[in-house]
Amino acid sequence: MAYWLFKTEPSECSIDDFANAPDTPIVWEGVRNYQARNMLRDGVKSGDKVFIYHSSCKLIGVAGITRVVRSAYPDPSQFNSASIYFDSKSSTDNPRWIAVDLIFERKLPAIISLDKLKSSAKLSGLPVVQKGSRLSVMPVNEAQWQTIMQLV
DNA sequence: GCCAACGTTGGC
DNA sequence: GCCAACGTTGGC
Repeated sequence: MAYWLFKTEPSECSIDDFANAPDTPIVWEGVRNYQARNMLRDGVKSGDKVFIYHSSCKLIGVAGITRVVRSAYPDPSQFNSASIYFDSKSSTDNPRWIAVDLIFERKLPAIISLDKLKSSAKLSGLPVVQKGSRLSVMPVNEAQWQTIMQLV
């Protein structure tokens, strides 16, 4: 089992969307960055645990934990011309983008703020604390996961 | 809303 | 395959 951190704007999808329907998987769609796509495709497996990180909002930071219940499959939104994630250059024969399904595990009692994450030297290798990093799907190693859990 | 940092596109 | 121009991300 591996650990990950996924970024999301809570106005699009927040930890509360998971918490409000704890038995319903949510399709993690709309990843349109190749580096992040490759990790969804090659790395993210069923059973893995995922920190949900809220970005571009008032309370930036790690908000909760979800679990992967379905690993890589073609992101359906890329074929939906009504979706903002539609990609005319993608085809069902050769899909370009990947989705996974996540299910609620737990909400943290308080958001672990970006400031708090930055204040831990042990997390300096985590892309999310690095200036200018735009990676929206990133691996979290065991030590980093434990470090973050101790910040709860 | 600003803007720095970054990723992608496309002309050459 | 270079790189300028452009569009996007995301903290502030």
